[in-house]
Amino acid sequence: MVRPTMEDVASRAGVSRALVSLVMRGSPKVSEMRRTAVLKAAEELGYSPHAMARSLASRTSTVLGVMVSDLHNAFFAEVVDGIDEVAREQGFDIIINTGGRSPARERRALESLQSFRPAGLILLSPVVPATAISKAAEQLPIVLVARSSRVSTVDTVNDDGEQGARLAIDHLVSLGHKRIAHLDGGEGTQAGPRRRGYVTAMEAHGLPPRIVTSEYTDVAGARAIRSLIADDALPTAILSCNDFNAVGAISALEDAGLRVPQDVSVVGYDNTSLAALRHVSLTTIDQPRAEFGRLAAEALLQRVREERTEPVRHLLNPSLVVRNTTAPPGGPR
Amino acid sequence: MVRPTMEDVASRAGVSRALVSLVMRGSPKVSEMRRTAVLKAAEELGYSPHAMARSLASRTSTVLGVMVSDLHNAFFAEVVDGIDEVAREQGFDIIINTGGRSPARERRALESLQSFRPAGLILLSPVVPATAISKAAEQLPIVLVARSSRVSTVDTVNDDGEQGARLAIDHLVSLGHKRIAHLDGGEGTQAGPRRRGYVTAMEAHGLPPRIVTSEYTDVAGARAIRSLIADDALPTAILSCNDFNAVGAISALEDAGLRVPQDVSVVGYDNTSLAALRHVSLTTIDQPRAEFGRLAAEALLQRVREERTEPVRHLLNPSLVVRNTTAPPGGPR
DNA sequence: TCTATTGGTTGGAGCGCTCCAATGCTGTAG
DNA sequence: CTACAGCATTGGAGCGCTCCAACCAATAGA
Repeated sequence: MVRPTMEDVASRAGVSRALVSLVMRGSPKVSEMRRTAVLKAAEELGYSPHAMARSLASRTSTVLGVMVSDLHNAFFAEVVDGIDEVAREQGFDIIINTGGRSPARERRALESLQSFRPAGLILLSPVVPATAISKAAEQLPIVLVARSSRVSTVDTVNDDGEQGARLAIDHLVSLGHKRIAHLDGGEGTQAGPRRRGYVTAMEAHGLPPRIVTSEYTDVAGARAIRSLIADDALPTAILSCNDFNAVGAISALEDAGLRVPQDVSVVGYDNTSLAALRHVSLTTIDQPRAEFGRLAAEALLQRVREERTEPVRHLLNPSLVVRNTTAPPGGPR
Repeated sequence: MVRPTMEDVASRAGVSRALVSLVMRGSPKVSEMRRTAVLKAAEELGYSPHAMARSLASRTSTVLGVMVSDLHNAFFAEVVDGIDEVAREQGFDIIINTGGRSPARERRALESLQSFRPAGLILLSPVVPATAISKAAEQLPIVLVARSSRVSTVDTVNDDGEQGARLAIDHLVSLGHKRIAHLDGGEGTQAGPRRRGYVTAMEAHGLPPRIVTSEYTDVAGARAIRSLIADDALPTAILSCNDFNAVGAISALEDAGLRVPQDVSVVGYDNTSLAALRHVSLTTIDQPRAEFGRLAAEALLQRVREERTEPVRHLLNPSLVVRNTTAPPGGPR
């Protein structure tokens, strides 16, 4: 269980430690003869460089820290894919940590990540207070995904939630719907823009907005529908705050003997893998998740390389994915 | 962007660097006066210890590496929760890396994780060849989750897939089903035990097993059902290899005008969050995922502390979760 | 022949920390 | 008044590496 060091490799190859270091870093100023000798010795010993010692000595890091607020949400998996792609391309590694949706645990995750002195940090939809973020930003570059910030040292990548909601409403209106309710995400991240977009779009079409307070879960979606039914206020179409909420809504509608989309159309948000399941086949708003990750990584690396000091605010365009939960009111013609 | 060091804290508090080190490690042999002075100085400077320097100097690590083969699968999120719980309790941090389901990328993730010289590694359902694992196991303790191994330095945590399948079949048989098919997971991890358990259980009930080759996706589940229908060989109940497959199967059944569970019962496997959605409400087999994580972390920490050298093979009992996709043949009475 | 230049190689210092032996400082016993 | 615990505190060495200035041929130019 004792790992060989550079010194071991050096003595085995009959060269100095510094030369091994050069080989390991792929320096061109090493003769072919020595290089192969060193690589052979390293191979035989099963040597691999000690990343921490390296980063300590060089006072640089080739590690990007990624804090995922909720590992249970597949949304983030794709963002991580995008980050990983760009990071690897540019010779960086990523380490991930999770906040488990709790501010306290997230704070701990942040500290843990920072204790590795990564070159920078990408936070996916963090729930810690803004002050914690700006404090961390004094120590290293930070990029926020799916959360906005006014701090000038922090870059952000978001989807345009207003536009997404607008796309959904335009789609429903073009199908002929006039009574469209929004089941909103309350305090959740991105719930605000989506709600605003809904209101704006409705008003643009001369229709009265109707907001029902809800949450980002299927249980909440179902509850909201039941309360609409109880109030005898069921619209012909629903825009949910996310896919889970939409699925809950559909389920409650079906329980009440209503058919989707014949009696009520439903649109989700996020285009999770759930929405794509044939069994669900939910019309929803797609966000370019991998692109989020790529842009976040690129923004971070620009800061790391000190190529930029001005903050960047990416606002990506969502798109509408039409599946089988929307149809003209009264059913498909 | 320059972080304070122990030296900075020491001079600010008017003590030596070694004393600061003692305070940071919570040593009892520090006077209360100095302790508060040091903590105050650290707070003012925004100091936090450099994990890498610490681990380099102490030749120990308080980090556990976790390799998640597929971040998209929420299954692993809960396992990570379990790992995190135990690790934190015992003063360890975790860092996560993902293999993106590709052996090459997974190998890279493994190397990256190892370059931090963690105290040990937990691999969640790795797809790299066994040789890569046993090679890594020479360098540090390794625990495998949802994958078995014969290497004596490697501990494993698995669910008893045979028993899970048996539970499902017993349930279906007790409802009165006699013609029960299994949509199997092909080469996928854990597909073998599930298939074996299905065959054993069927034979135990004196029923002929019927295996349909499929995969761990909803598309494959739907395809398998269509082929059964085309062959006019539709049974009264289906045991799918996992929940996704089951949802695909249900969807294909409904497309064919059949009702679940009235005409055909369907059982999934894994009890993913998908299965719990009201809209799906799938009868399925639950694995104690958080328990997987806890046991894996405990096994690893035992190795780390050199409390044990014998391998441990945890085989956990799955359980049946009855929801709304199973009923007696001919529908609920 | 002597000096420059170039390409390859090396030892030493130091990154931020831990660990250890040594030191200073009480307070108590002899 | 000395001796000696016992405790709090400290300087120095060293973890595995990088970086830098210095060094050493070997070749090229004057």
